[in-house]
Amino acid sequence: MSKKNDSEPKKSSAYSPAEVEDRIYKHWTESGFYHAAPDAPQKPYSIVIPPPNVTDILHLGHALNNTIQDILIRKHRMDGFTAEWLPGADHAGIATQVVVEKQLVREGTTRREIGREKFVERTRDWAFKNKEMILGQLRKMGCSCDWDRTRFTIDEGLSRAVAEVFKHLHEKGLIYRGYRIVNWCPSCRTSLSDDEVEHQDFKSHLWYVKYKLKGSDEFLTVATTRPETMLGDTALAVSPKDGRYKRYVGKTVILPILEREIPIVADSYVDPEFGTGVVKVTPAHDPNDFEIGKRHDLPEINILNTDGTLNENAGKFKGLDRYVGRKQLVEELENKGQLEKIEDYELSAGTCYRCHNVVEPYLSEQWFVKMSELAKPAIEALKSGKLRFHPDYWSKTYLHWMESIRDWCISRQLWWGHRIPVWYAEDGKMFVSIDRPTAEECPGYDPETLTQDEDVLDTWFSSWLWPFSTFGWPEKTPELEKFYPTKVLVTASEIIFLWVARMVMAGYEFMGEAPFSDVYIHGTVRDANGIKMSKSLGNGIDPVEVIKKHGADSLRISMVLATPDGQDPWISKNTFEGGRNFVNKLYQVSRFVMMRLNGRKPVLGELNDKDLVIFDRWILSRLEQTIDSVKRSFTEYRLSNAAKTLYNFVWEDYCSWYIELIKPDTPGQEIRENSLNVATYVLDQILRLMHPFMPFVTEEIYQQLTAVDEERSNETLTFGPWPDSEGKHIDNALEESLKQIQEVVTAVRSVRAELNVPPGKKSDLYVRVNEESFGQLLEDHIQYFRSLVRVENLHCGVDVKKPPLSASSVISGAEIFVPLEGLIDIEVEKKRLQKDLDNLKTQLVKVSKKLANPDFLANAPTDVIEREKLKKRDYEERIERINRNLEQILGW
RNA sequence: GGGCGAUUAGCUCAGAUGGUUAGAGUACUUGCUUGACAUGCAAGGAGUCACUGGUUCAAUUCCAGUAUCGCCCA
Repeated sequence: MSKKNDSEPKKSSAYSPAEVEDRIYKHWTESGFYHAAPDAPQKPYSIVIPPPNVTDILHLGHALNNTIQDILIRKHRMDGFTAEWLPGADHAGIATQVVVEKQLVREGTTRREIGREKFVERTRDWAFKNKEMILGQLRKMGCSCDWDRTRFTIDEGLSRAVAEVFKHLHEKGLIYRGYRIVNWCPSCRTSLSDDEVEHQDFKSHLWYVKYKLKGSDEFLTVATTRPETMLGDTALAVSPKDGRYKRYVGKTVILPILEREIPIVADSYVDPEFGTGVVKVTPAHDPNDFEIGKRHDLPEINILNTDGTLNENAGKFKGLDRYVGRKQLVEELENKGQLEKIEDYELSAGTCYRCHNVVEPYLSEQWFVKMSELAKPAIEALKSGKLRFHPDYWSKTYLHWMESIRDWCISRQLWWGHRIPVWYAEDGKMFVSIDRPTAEECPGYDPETLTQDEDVLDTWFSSWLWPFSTFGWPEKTPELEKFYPTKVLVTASEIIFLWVARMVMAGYEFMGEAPFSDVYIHGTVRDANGIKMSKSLGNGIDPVEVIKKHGADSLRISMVLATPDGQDPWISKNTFEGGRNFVNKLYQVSRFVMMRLNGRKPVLGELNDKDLVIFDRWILSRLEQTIDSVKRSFTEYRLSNAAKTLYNFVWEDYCSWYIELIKPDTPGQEIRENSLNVATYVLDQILRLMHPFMPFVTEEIYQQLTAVDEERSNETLTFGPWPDSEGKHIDNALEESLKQIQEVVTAVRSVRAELNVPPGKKSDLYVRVNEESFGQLLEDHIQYFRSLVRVENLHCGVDVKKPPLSASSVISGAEIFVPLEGLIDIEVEKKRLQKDLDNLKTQLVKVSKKLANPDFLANAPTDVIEREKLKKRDYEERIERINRNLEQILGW
């Protein structure tokens, strides 16, 4: 044969998503399919998107998160709900401000130089532009969001909601202003809430510093992890129970370097086991020291500027960065002989969740929300089952945080965000007001002279209102009426505290009920080595690239298939090939069905139950089992399971078996008419089942399939219906029979493959059956599976004799013989049979042992015992037959 | 230090309410331009179910402990 095709490769018939996806998405959105009207008669099913931070471009975490939401929303839209998926973005105060400030530095200016107004304007422009880009990426993924309702946390309406909430909580006494030690990020130059601090372990040291007792040559040694803070020390403290130091309490030591006199106090906070049992007390730079200071009426000396440099209280170290200052100070201590030793020490320090610099405990005046009252209904909601986590174990994390909740620092020293709605008069009098107070609201003061608080609110102070502020709260809008509470919140575990828990609290406080009944927590995307994907590590995979290469459907189904319930998925580039192959497989089998329909109107959605052959009834039974299983997975929020079930049904049951079985065994022949109808019907059901997972390819196939049908040609899968099953075709006995036929087919294929029978070579097939009925079943259907096994003539019966020079295989209930004169290799055949024999023998030993155990016979349920007995008989019989066949071979 | 999770084929994972010849995808081996699909078809090799005890007639599955890894909180 000539190799004529080498220079001209066959044109690929593979599915090409790039030609399909944009066109279809445009059609969907222009038709307004995703806009849900509040006056629609159907029941609502609503989801609010976890608003992506405007500084983030789409990464695989978003891809996973939004795929899951889209699957849920599409499924319920198909189920007939008024499905509302509200999209939007988060203004991300700190992160955004940092980005824009960096731009300014590159341009040789600073925010202070251009001023607040200009800075905010510029940041707003940048943020809105970025927001549009990010939302555009969600469109590429096929997300069926209601784009008419896109919201941004910095929008006017949402900003008003923030101010209302501040006012309400302030009036209720739940918001207060106070001097507290807060977490201070010297790089972002703002306070942070406790939940915005990430703890990290660092290799550091313990410095042992000697403090000289006043009027004595004695020293007290203090171990510290932050020696530079000694510049702000206002006491030393020991445990009152510590006998070693009792006599020093009430005395005075001289603070090294600054030579300040400070007292020695006794405080039960001190752990005599740590270090030397003497601690330095720095009330302005440590939350515990702050408490000690309060108890002993100690002064608070702040030694840091807002940027982390040392201030004038640091004496000659003034102006140095905190770590440079530390180094110089330690050197000086050493020179003066006041450094006893340095030990290695593993230190856990808080870092900023936005810039990852070490945060400093810092004394400053901030606004706080009292949380314990707000937490009560949120705890109750979980305990009563009104709020459920999936997987459930996250409930514990949520409860633990709620039950040990601390007050929330909500003021940020930023310009980008919601300005705190508080106005001050020159005498310090304070007015909380949505807008600048009117004359009536500030009697005795001129409103024009009032100045607004300089700070803005924590971004999370706006996002905790997201499930209702987006629908128009505080106005009583029809949207709010229809779509609140939402059904489910889909997110990763990282923001359970920052966001989820707080939304529940806000939901109860302002709407009187939880904002959602279900919280679906999915894993965090990791790379092929299990490392969390991140921009800074550069190990991320760009989902937009994946879409370009393989299509959005491939991205979606691959992510879902790869994401174990509640666990972190490990994703590599070839993760997406599996999904791509599957998308193509579905496309190819659809092409086959349409080719065979050959322009005929497909019979969809209805089934002619008459004139079905066993395979037709089998695929319908499998279909309904699949529907049941997928439905169950959806109610349990196990989407990966649902996807896997569908994947197997499509690939194995439908493509590899059913389609192959109904294919005529000679080319040119037509498929049996009602089998083709069933194939089309099942394909239609598959498209519907899979539409939420792979919306583009399913819609494309559906459009092609219905193009010839004038009544249907404008239809879309968007509104379903998603298949349901009454299970009337489910037939377990039938599925068992099919399994037997499949076993025969597999056994013949296996024999042929292992004996290297050329694929084109046909042979006869002899089957010795245990029961005539099985033989009958095979004979009645040989026309369907003849081509799968390359069989010319089939001989079945209970007393079929083994033809000479044939290969054999023993399966449950039957023995097959394939005559292979001239092709059979005795050694290979012997090895094959021996392997089967060994396998069966070990099984027989196991089951025999079990049945020989009187305790088993006495205690196990009868059906289990029966099953074991049947197994044993089956194994024995098969062993005997293989032995006979082996003996025969030896005679050859 | 406290809490949570994981440990099943080389890799990534399935394995309700204990009884299965422990499965899939991928990788690997072999053979195939099969009239939908080489992004494919068929066949095959591959696992002391982390370890140690316990409960039970029976444990990958339930319980306890140990080890390793990961996450959260302090």
